[in-house]
Amino acid sequence: MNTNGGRRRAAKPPTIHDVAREAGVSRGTVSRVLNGGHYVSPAARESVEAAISRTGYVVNRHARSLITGRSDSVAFLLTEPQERFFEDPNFNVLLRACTQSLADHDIPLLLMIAGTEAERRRITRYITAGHVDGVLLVSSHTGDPAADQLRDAGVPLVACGKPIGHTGKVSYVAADDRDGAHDMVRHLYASGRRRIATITGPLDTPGGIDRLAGYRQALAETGLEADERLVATGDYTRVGGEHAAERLLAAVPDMDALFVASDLMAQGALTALKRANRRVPEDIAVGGFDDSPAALATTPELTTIRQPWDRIASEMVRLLLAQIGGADTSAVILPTELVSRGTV
Amino acid sequence: MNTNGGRRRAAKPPTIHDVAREAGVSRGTVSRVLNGGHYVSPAARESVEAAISRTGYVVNRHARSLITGRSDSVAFLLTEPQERFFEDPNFNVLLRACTQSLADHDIPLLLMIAGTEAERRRITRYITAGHVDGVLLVSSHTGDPAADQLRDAGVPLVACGKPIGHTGKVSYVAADDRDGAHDMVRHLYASGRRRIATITGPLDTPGGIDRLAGYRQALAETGLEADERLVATGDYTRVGGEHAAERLLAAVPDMDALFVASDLMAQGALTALKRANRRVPEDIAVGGFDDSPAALATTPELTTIRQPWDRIASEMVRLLLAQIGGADTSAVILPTELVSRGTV
DNA sequence: CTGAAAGCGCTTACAG
DNA sequence: CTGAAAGCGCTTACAG
Repeated sequence: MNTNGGRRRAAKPPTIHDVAREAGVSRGTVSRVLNGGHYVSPAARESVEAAISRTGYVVNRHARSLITGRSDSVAFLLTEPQERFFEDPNFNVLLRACTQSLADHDIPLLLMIAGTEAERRRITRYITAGHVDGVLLVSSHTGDPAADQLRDAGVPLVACGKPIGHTGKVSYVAADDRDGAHDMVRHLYASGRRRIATITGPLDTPGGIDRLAGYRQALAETGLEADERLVATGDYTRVGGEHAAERLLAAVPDMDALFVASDLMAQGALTALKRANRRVPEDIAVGGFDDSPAALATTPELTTIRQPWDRIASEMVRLLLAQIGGADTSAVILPTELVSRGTV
Repeated sequence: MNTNGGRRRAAKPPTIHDVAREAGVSRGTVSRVLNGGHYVSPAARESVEAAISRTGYVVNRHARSLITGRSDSVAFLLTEPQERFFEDPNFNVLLRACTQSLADHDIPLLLMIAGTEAERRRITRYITAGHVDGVLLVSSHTGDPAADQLRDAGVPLVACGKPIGHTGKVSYVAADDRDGAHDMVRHLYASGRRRIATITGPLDTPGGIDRLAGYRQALAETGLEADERLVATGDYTRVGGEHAAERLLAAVPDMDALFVASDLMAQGALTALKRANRRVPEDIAVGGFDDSPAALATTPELTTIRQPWDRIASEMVRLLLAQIGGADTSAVILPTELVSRGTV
């Protein structure tokens, strides 16, 4: 029977003091078993653990944070215009994977979205005030001041994707963009195609630059002509892909393959190709990049390059926790994998 | 010059004590201007504010939380199997809108995803230990024990969508499912269709139940025959919609309209219709529900019922903050809107 | 290995 | 309106 009459939290949760009394030890001893159990006798540890489970004790993080100066939480900071977050399933996948990886360490993820300059300032201020121990940063474009500001403030930071212009100063985890693009173009070549066009990402993003480099490298290796009309620049959006495909259709009507630097753009490109009555893959082969949910939404399903999102997330978390623990900045490049479906 | 030699945070951030010294007042006075400014003279307030901006002081939330017993943060708890979160853009939209609404109140959102029973237990324990002030709950299926557990623990809670079996005990915000479905079916009728089928959501979800009810009501009003073969049950996934459409095609080949209880399922249904060589909207009209990004990914684009996600989010936040402040549970039903595009 | 004590940075009655 | 003081729940040297 609830006798304290409150509608809110039932009773005050037990404190370390309650546990100490139950276990017949001092609060210091309880704290020691809580924090690794060093310098604690087996007997003491045992009775403390029994007392903890009897009382249902859970540490008060605020008290702990006040003294340790750490928050035991991490921010997932997205500095992208809101449309992209809505549209691109990659964010979804990465966010979920990071949440899960952190949960494995019992660390909550604070989601922060800086879609505007004002929001970015507010959030940067919040973070540099020490409310989180570190930041997982997701923003592909160059010229984003968040990375610099946070780094200058000494905030542990790991970016997703190589932060252009900050290499060596900011830790990051990325898929091997160049290698993945290269593999796809070789795959298109192996399927017999000889007029291979590409739709790139924005050329101020690592995915834009490096996937184009992989495309060019494969062309050079195979001895295909590097016709600049075969290259159209996209913006990672579906309609951007659609428009870029239309431009290519007009400029190089004889193209027989198309490597698109993201699945979402590939989805748009497929729409344009269909409208132009090009059959895929009979008349033109199409290869994407990401293996995002968008790759399964097309007809036929998209042949693409898989980015290992789960590993990207877990490596980001690993690097961040290491950095919080004092480790230096570093970078991890993860291999990609070609996923063969219906468009090549 | 950085003389403290640390690689981490530059210097110790200023405390309330520093501000008090700068302003020439006591720490209590600083705290009072921080907390609403009651019982503070204009002069004192002014010098405190000047000192705050001079020192760049930001309150230490852990110290504050330790004493107030509040965390000044809110959890966004998703108890859905991971596939749905990946696939359904609605989660994306709602999550972002909630993050934004909370940011307006300067409250960080903790993202928690309970895909498994073990995760649910861990998260429930964390939440009931008082690490967040309240919970925004997203889980449509009945039989989810999270809502009951949190409510029993006295945790302020607002669900997205009517929590079946908990009505009246759990606050919630929802779109008017029945009304929206009704409008769409009337719209299909108005376009001249007379054999109107439907693909429902799971019948243990409010969207499954209420949208079907709206469909039936519209059929009754228009005097159309309520043929049970016109009703197929889906599961809110794309392939689920595809399979349901195939079943309908086989059972009622003469159907000339299809109301699908989610855009994602409608996307799948469109695939099935196309394979069956039914032209949309010429041979068969299709109406969706949600106005999610999926509605723009189809050809032609999907005529659908818009759920007002921004308002849903802001109402959820408003209700939750009220409840944290001591208000009673309550429910908000928001109107929907028909968005006419290419499939009707 | 263990206890007693100081102190993290704040808020909040309590006197004035 | 304002200051001095207690105390939130924990961790961590410091003695033993």
